[in-house]
Amino acid sequence: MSSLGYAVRMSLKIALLGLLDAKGPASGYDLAKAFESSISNAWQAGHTQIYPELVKMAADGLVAVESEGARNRKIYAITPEGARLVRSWLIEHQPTAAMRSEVALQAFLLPLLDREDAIEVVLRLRRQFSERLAGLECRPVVKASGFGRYALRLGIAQGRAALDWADDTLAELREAGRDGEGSPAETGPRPPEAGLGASEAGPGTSAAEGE
Amino acid sequence: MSSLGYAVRMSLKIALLGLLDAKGPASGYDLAKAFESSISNAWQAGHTQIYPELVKMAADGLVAVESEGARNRKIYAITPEGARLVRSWLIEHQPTAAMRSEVALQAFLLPLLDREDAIEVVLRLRRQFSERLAGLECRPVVKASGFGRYALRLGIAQGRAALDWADDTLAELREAGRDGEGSPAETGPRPPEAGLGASEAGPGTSAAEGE
DNA sequence: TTGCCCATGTAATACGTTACATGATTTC
DNA sequence: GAAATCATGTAACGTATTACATGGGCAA
Repeated sequence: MSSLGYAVRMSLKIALLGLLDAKGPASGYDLAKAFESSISNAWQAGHTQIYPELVKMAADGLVAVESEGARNRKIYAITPEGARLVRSWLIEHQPTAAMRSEVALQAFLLPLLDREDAIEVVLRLRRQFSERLAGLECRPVVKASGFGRYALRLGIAQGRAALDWADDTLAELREAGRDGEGSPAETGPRPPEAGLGASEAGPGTSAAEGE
Repeated sequence: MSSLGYAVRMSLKIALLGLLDAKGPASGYDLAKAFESSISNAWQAGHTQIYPELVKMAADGLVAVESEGARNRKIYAITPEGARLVRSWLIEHQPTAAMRSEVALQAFLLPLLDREDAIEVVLRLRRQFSERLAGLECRPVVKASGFGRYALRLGIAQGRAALDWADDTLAELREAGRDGEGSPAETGPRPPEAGLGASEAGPGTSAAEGE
């Protein structure tokens, strides 16, 4: 098993192995907690996903049940093979840049709304960025010591960028209201713009956007 | 049908409706192309997901087949009900902040590697950010006019933040090598650090260590 | 002994990806 | 008419979410 040629998507496995590797043996419950706190910034998973995955990984020799405690609590520890797998994934796996973000989707669709509504939406997004950022910034891990420090810094940097974007966008939307008044952003009834794909140049360009 | 109380996750629906709304009637094929170009920054989907979804949405009255062209090509147009749905989703739906990013996961796990390897990984990430950013920045949409301009700016802002993070992280990793030499980041064989949850404090900490 | 939280799990469903299949049109 | 590309689709699989089920321990 565990043929080392890692499957298409195995990020959950990796996240679990990484946590076990970094923080030592833990139960499924502990790991589920960890997804809410330390690693929430990078990955997430519920216990319903974690328990079966641990069983599979145990069968594959990536983790081992170290001990069993009260009320069926099983403590898993990473095996040498598991530790090897995380490291080789880190070193060899080029992460997919594929984007799938509801926030970005709302940003994308913003021009469908009239100015007032668009402002409301951006304000809500801004509030959300701000709360998230505050949540990250107050984590003690920020100091040079904590394990998740790199991911945390990345999250904070991106949170700040998002916040700035919200401010800029708000400014622009408000500015637009000053003169055009009723001409916010492709206002109201949508203007059919010929066809799709026309806006992005021709077939040759396709590779340029390749992600 | 289409009970207006929108389901848990319906972002694909929304993305399709948004594209149809913004750019006018299009075929499934056109929409699949659009996911590669204009909206790739916010959402993505392959044709195998799009075709069935369009059929469902047509059954729900959110889109309608406007015309059928050569080789079975069906042109879908958004209906008023569909347009209403996108707008109310935009206005009412608080997007989930849930993170699931392989890039962030690699950042999180970076301390598992020794300094040399960590630097290699960050260099690769940096290259990736850089390419992605270049791809975004050269899009003509950046100008105030294009439909996806807000999402594009957000993507660019976050891309820059990621690039900066990579530079900072590289600097830190190289700096660490100067003195400690063999003491990069939790070097080599992992140190079991007691239990999980200990690093984050919080209300339920007591239970985390429980047996 | 009732009620709450801890801790683990299963089942059903929804969402996404990969692989495969098909035919129509254009290009050589 | 062979090959490439356009355009649509189905099937199988893997991953993620929601809802449900269970039982132990603890405190009021």
